[in-house]
Amino acid sequence: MENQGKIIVILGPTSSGKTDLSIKLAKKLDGEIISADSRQVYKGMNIGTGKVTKKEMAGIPHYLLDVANPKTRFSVAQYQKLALRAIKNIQNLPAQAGKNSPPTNFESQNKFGSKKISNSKLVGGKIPFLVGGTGFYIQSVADGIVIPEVKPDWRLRKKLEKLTTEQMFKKLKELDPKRAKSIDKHNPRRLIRALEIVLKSKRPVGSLSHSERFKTLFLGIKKDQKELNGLIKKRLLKRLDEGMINEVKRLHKSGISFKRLEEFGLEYRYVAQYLQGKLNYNEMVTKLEKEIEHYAKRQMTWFKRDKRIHWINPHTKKKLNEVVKLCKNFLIE
RNA sequence: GCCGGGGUAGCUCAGUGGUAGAGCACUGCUCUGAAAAAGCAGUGGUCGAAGGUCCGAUUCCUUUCCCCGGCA
Repeated sequence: MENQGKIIVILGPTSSGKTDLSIKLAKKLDGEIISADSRQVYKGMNIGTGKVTKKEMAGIPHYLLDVANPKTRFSVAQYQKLALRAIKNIQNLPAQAGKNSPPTNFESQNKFGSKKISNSKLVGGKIPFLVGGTGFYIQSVADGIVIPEVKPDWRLRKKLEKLTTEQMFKKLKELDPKRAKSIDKHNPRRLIRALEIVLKSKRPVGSLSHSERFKTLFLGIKKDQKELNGLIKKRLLKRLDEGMINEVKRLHKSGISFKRLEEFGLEYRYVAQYLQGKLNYNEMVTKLEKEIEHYAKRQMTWFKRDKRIHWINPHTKKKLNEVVKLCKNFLIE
């Protein structure tokens, strides 16, 4: 596959300092930032997702923030499409498709908002930084995984949800024995999607193909688990202080059901439970702290297996300079 | 001091005359349009202590220590 240019990925567990590092590097290396976070894509979800503020952006354009309404479901496939488009714009390469239809998704503006795409068209030739903690989203872009075309059909999914996982698995085995072989037969999400693909496309789920589209430098921020847990707690308390609970209240008032809020997980799930009286305040805070720790570990499990990642911990000026050098070398070669 | 209830995995607790389990925590893992989601697996206990009965006690008996209620 043709080389589509270079991108730099910054990843790491929650609270590890990705945002801060990405802005520093983007400034030094003339880059722009694409968020790779499955929750920061939603409008109005700011404090709970730790979205960068306009001020923190320090003039660096950010993409893929606030591109979706929390009432609707966003997904990797949409993310992949928008992120690839954003990369092209940052690099100032001609877009392949939809060149004439400016993505209105990028237009949103609030105090957390992202830069309009039209600006970067004029600038161009910059380095795209893909920054975030959602491994799957990063993979979809950096490895260019080919996601089956079949769109989610929520009516079908709801119907399939009534089956037990055993029944789902049995059905999949009949319709697509190959996929059934590799699938986690206890996982309803995976089973439902696999069935959805087969039922809608009338074809088996193809084997996963990826093709590296970009020359990519992977930087991973690594923190000692104890230190990270400390950072997690600190940041959780800060978020509460900044009005996280009101943010969730506001979202609920704007018409987002508690059920939907709980689907988002972490902050939104447990604050929603608190607001419904399912938890008291202390229970909410301790539960949330623990759940965020778990989440960070899950993120690391995902990242650990990727041997391309350069693990860094740029907590001093000297270390930061080393990282800058690493990036420069990558960009030169 | 007396009367109850209890001491079993890091925590909360279940259980049995044949050397023990659950949930949570902890550890490892999976990931094909929900991924902060959804799943999987594993480690872990001289069953408070000492005696006794018994082929065999964590389980029954005695003593003892500790905790929690009530009465004084």
